[in-house]
Amino acid sequence: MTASHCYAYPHPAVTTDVVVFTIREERLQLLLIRRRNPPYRGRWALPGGFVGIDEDLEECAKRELAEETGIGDLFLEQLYTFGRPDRDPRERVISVAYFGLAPCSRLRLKAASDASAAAWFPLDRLPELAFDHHEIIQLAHRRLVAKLHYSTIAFQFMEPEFTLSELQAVYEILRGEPLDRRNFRKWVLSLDQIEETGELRRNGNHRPARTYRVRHPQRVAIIR
Amino acid sequence: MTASHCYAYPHPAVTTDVVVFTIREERLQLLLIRRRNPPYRGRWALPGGFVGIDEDLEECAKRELAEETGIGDLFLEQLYTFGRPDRDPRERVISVAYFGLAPCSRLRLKAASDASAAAWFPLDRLPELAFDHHEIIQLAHRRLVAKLHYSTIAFQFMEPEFTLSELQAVYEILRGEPLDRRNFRKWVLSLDQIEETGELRRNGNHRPARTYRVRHPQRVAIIR
DNA sequence: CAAGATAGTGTCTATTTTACGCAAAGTCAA
DNA sequence: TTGACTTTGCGTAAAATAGACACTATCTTG
Repeated sequence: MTASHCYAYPHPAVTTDVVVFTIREERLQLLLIRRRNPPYRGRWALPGGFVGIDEDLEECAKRELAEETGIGDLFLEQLYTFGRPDRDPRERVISVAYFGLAPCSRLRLKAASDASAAAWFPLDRLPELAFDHHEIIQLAHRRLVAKLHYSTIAFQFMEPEFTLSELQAVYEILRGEPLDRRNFRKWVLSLDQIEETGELRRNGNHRPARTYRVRHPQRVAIIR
Repeated sequence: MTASHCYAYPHPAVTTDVVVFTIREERLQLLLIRRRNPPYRGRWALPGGFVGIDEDLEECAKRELAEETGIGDLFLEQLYTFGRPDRDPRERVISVAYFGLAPCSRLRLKAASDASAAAWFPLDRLPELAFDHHEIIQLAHRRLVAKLHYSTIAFQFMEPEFTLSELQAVYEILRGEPLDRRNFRKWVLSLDQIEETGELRRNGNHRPARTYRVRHPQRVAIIR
């Protein structure tokens, strides 16, 4: 490959990496890909890649995610930019990390060209990771937990229609403790961010539950 | 100048920009420099500059701040990374923005080589700015106000020793509304983040005030 | 039609937040 | 020296919010 792009001063490479969370099998899980190329060939890593010279950062994150995992259309938010000079053995690479959330139904994996595999991992069962990706994931998790307390970010894990019990289960998984059903219901309704669909969902041999939808699915509201 | 650094793929340039806030003359003010070189020559802008190829991002922000304004030793936190492809007319430039806070006493300006001038501007009296710096400042301000509510970030504006009235004045300026003195005192002491110095400060023709200091000046605690 | 399961509601208590009155310790001028 | 003035410092009562808790409703299945 010819080195054809020259500058008066050295330039770092810039990548995006994406931490995608979902709730699956009653656990918080995240998406990793297995690297097909060196460095760290065969190691698991966050999806991501180099930013095109005319490409916006978030656009790059979405494109790489789609290419490597087949996933599109999810909530994405910039997390932090990692730039330690030695974080990539090849050359100076600065990575703009994003974190994303989606209900697992919207995330159908199909391993694509850039990755030999893509898979979900429970957050407490992570394999060894490439680069400083463990650090990135740790920060993303802290941000997620923090945002639980002052925003409606958890709604991003929900299907378009959901019951209050399902929503409560998500909060219980994320917070790691059981919540009182009646107080949870009062609290979440008082936010005025979800509304009844008018439909019922019958799920087992018991009373059917009302279903709800998020009023502004694109917006994460700041509460409190 | 010879173009001597070549890559197989085009690389963006990476800069840092710093939004430094202080409280001066009973107002929230921020630090700008006047640009000596094109583009936007003569226009006011945030201090900042290109990241050295072996330089950490925060290190770069601190170095540029020191070179352009003579300021060192202040609280710095990464804010956001701005990467719109057309945000710089010269070439693709991705900027990692930081925001910084300090008491104005620690910030003695001495305009240095890279800038023909550096000056404080009240946030509501900003001049026209270079690049997308207005957008960066807006985000920094929002972050500052948000952090007021769940962290001890405002303590970063204080001198090493201060009275509760002075601290209250800072909160009133930032929040834009008066606070009840007695409730403020109870609240701020209950945080357990400041301690009495044992000294008194006499300031006018009235009772002298006890002075306090921040217990962990380097740490911004998350509260609530 | 009884048993079992989850959905849905109200009330009472504890804790936190907010409102507000008053005494203390200085300076200054008569 | 003493009273007027100014800011500091503290406590208590009321209001609002968060938490604990018991019972009824509606469905399926045997």
